[in-house]
Amino acid sequence: MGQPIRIATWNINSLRLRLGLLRELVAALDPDVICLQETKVPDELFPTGAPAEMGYPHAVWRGMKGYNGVAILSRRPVAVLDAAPDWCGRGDCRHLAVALDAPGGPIELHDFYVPAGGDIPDREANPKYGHKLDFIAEARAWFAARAALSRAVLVGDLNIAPLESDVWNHKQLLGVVSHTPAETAGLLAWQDTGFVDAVRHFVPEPERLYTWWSYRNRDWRASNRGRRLDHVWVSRDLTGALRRQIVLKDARDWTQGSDHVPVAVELDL
DNA sequence: ATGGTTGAGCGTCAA
Repeated sequence: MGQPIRIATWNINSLRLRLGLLRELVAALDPDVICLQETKVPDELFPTGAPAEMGYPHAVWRGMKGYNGVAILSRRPVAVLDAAPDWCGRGDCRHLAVALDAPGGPIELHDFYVPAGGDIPDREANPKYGHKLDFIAEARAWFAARAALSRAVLVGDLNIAPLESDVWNHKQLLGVVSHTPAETAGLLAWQDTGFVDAVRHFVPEPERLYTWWSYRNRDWRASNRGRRLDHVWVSRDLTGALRRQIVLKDARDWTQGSDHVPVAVELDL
């Protein structure tokens, strides 16, 4: 038998601004591994001592000036895997992969920050949307080309709500970037390269589930116009290792919080 | 149809 390992993912929307809230996350979820997106900190300005001070001595990060940026903080040793391509050849900091030291052997852990895709769901009118579709197609192709996936976990802000019950109004959002048919089909094709949706494993449709609420709502809880943009996938061989999921909805009320809330999954590894 | 808010970093772009 393995040991329970808790892996959390959070779009922190500026690591330096929300280091205090990262401590709140640790207190609330007690994760063994934290995968962050939108750290918005160039590597030379990363607060290098902070992860160890919070109890995560094994930390890796990939950031740039102003936007994007990913980081993985871990209580257990991690080793960076660098086999993946520079997605869409942009030099963006949208992906980190590590081999995570787990009791039953290493876990291949991917932390993704998929492009948001701008406002207009049209490749010609909006190149950001085309970039997003290209990114998920390239990711799908890369995973599809690999030998059978095993002991792999993929998390992140994938910026797509794939299912009808992942948005507050399916019909109304079919034309809104994050829930267009091209995006949802692309994301599910990527998932189908060998992954299981670990959170929906516990909370099947049609129960509604969101991880993001816009800053542009006066009262996010009252309007509840949410979307499930943040995901945890596990390779099919790990389905039996899944123990629980947590969507930390209360984090949306943290003082000066992110517009995304943390999501975590516990596995017996 | 539109506007609403936030962060980085200093004019706007990205979300």
